[in-house]
Amino acid sequence: MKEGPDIAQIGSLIGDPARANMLTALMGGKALTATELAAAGGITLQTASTHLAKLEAGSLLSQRKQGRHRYFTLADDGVGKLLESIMGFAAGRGHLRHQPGPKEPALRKARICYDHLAGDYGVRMLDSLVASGAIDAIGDGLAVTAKGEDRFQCIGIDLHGLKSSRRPLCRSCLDWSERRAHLAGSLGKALLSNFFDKGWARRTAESRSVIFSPEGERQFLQLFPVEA
Amino acid sequence: MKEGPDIAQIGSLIGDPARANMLTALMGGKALTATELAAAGGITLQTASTHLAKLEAGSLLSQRKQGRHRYFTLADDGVGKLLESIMGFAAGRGHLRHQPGPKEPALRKARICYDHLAGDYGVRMLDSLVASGAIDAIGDGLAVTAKGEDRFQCIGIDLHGLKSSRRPLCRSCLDWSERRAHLAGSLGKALLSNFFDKGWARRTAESRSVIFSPEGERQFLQLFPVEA
DNA sequence: TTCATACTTCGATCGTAACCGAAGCATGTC
DNA sequence: GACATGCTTCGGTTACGATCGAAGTATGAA
Repeated sequence: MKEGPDIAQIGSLIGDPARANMLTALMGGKALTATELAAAGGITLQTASTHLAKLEAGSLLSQRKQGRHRYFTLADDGVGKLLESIMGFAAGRGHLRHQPGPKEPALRKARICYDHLAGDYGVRMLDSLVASGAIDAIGDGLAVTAKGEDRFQCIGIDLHGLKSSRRPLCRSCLDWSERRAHLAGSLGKALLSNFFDKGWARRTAESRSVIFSPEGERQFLQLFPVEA
Repeated sequence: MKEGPDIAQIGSLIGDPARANMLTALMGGKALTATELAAAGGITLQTASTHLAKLEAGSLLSQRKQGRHRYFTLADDGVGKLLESIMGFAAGRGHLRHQPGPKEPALRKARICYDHLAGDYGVRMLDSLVASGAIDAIGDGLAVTAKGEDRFQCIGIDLHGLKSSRRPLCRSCLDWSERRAHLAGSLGKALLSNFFDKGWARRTAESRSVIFSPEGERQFLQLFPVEA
């Protein structure tokens, strides 16, 4: 009858619209203050405070105090992965938002999924990496090839540093807008950081969408071509 | 602010304890009647009926009428995968049930995860298949090798029939009790059916746990050895 | 010290949805 | 036909939790 882990608890944590909005906002990867999250959730600061306490107690969030601010982030990438998978599930069943806002197209084109690139461009990047033989793919599994090691070296990624971390190097993550996989894991994170560092793209202030500069877009499309 | 798919909706569907219990019961893979699900959820038949209607509207369940019974199942294996991943997440954070019932050990040893084998035995089976070279694994991805084709043929699995289905042949599924992957997909389903057909194991009436016969257990352990 | 900002806690309100009893429908059995 | 079983719908109660105003605490700035 009552078997296994308590899925109802985390279901109800995600099930409240205000909390869901706050979690979605945190999928942008940036640490946000309680005040910012209150705005994201469309609620007052007091209400947000209680919600945040609950989310933290449920170990979905972690916080760190800095001065008189309290910065919240998702507890780890496991939370991000869970949220994205629920999004993919919801999108697949047509449980979409009632109002597809004006930002929607930009979000579908390129956005942050916790700490890596998602959306059309995210999917394109992985496709291109697989097609060019830099990454091996079996089903949902991904691995960097010898060829890929050189390739990422050229781009300016320190693979050896990444390998020493406990986090998996490559991970596929189901993209809710494209319904296909994009690259997550520490390599996915490193690539996105690399684009930011090079000035090819920047994150927006209030959204998860990623904006490419004209030059950055040109470089990106050239670096990750797709065959016709 | 309000970006992407509506995760709150499905969160709240799973967030109700009664509904969560019913969904968990359906993870056993068997079609259950409204009355049985009411018992599983610990609620009356009337209440269960409204819950089931909501779950069906949310396309988590599908039903088919048969005589005066109404049989419910999970809508598809995507729902099963989602539930198992939430279970894995919850288990990893210690969101376990308060009372670890007496059935718990049996459940951890071998259970049904929607339609394939999970638990200690499920993980062992996949490990053994990978170690013997029947299945290739890259990260979370799985694929049957040429060697594996012969192997499954011997066991009595019609791989060609499975390949023609739209469902992926191999899929890894995170096991909540073992915290490691076991084999899902149509091959995972076929293997479990095979064990049932051979009389090696049987499902229990009221639980998701799978009971092996002494002889079946012997054969299973011999067929899927693990190196010392 | 005084004031402002960031956040939490308390207290009370309010709305929703979970719940069940009772009645209604449908299907099968006798 | 009469009756039993399986399930749904209706109506009314209840309880929980989301919400916010107001007051309280902590940190930083003037």
